[in-house]
Amino acid sequence: MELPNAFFLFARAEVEYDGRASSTLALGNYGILRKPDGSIQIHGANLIRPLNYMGKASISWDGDVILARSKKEVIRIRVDCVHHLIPLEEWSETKIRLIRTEAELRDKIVVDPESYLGIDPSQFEAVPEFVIDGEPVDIVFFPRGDGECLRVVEVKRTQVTKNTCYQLRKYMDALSKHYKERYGYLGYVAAPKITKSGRKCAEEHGYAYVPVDF
Amino acid sequence: MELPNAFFLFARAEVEYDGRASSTLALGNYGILRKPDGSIQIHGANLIRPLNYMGKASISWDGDVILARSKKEVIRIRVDCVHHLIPLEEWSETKIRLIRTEAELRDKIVVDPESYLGIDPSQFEAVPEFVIDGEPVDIVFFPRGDGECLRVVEVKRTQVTKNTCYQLRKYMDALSKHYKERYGYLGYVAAPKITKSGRKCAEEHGYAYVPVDF
DNA sequence: CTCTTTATCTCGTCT
DNA sequence: AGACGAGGTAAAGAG
Repeated sequence: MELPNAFFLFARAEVEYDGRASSTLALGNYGILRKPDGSIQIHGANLIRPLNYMGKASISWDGDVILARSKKEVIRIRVDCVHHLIPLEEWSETKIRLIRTEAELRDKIVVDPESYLGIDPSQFEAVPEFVIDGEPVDIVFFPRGDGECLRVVEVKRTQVTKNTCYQLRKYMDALSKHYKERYGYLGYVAAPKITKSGRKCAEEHGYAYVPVDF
Repeated sequence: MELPNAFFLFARAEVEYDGRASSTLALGNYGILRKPDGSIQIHGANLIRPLNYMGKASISWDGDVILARSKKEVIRIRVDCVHHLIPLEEWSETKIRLIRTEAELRDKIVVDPESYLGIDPSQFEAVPEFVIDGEPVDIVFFPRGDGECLRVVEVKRTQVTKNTCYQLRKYMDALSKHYKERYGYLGYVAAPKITKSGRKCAEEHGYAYVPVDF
């Protein structure tokens, strides 16, 4: 049978997936969404995430079986009964515009380190997204003169957790390995909030918590 | 207007979101999926992920505006033109059954540490999901007698990365802080694959990489 | 291409 | 309710 380019299908079906993992889905009523980009997703009665999904798949409908295939994955949908099948045309590819991102918080600290870190801006060069060891550090403040420590800042959009501190530690490891005794080092974790264990971990590591908000 | 409990709506609409972030979505054709659990998601022509979404929202349709609200979030959908509106009934809540998980790999090592770690099983007590500091370590092998090191294993389903090594380090920190000099400590990172930087990081930390496969 | 990080992560699980 | 980690994470961004 011929399938539209994009469609929403509500059907009684059972589903098998094999690829990065394997899964089976018992016979039941599911919503199946096929998009113009070739992606397909199978939804159950709850949760945002689909039960099964595949990006950029080629699909065929042969008898009562819809087969979606990509290089290393396959979804096999045995359709028992079609409740609804509607083709979707002229679907918009509009991109969403987001505000209030981590970058926004980061930039606040970059432009006003005096308020947030209590350091003299003229004494430091602020480098956002400084790449060390192939990984970008949120902000590194390089001292222009002697007698000042290098400052390393890790920013989170919502909250500082224990993991945030370990992430900062990873960066500080890399920086001190690279620059050795050329600098002293000070670490900061910044976010609107900090968890209890995050605070404890920051204290143990000697990192300062910097509250920053939108 | 009255909305069905669960539905799929294809409509020309524009969408605003405000909550954990903010976003706007220009007028266009979108697919809107409302599930029996109260979740709602708005899909564009591509990608698996919805453009906007909300779990457990109460919704109302007033004039041309669908309003979805939860505690701290709101989605406002101005509907310009309804292309399709289909109610979805008797939707199945079936759960998916997954195989080939991290736990599977972990158990392989637990039952046969001789093959994977080269240690004598009779000399150790293997504790999967050993909780230290409130966090479960994949496997800890406690030596039964003296003269053997404690073995700590971090397992990944796909590949060992640099982060895997730092995760292991976090656990080993916690274990050595807890047990002090009672043991020596050896770390292992296990997965079907390891990235280049993961291998480098493991070597620098003195962790052994353990290939393990399904 | 590969590798790494982000995310309105989502979702389960445990305190 | 908050915290924490896994995920078939997906998707974006950098090199």
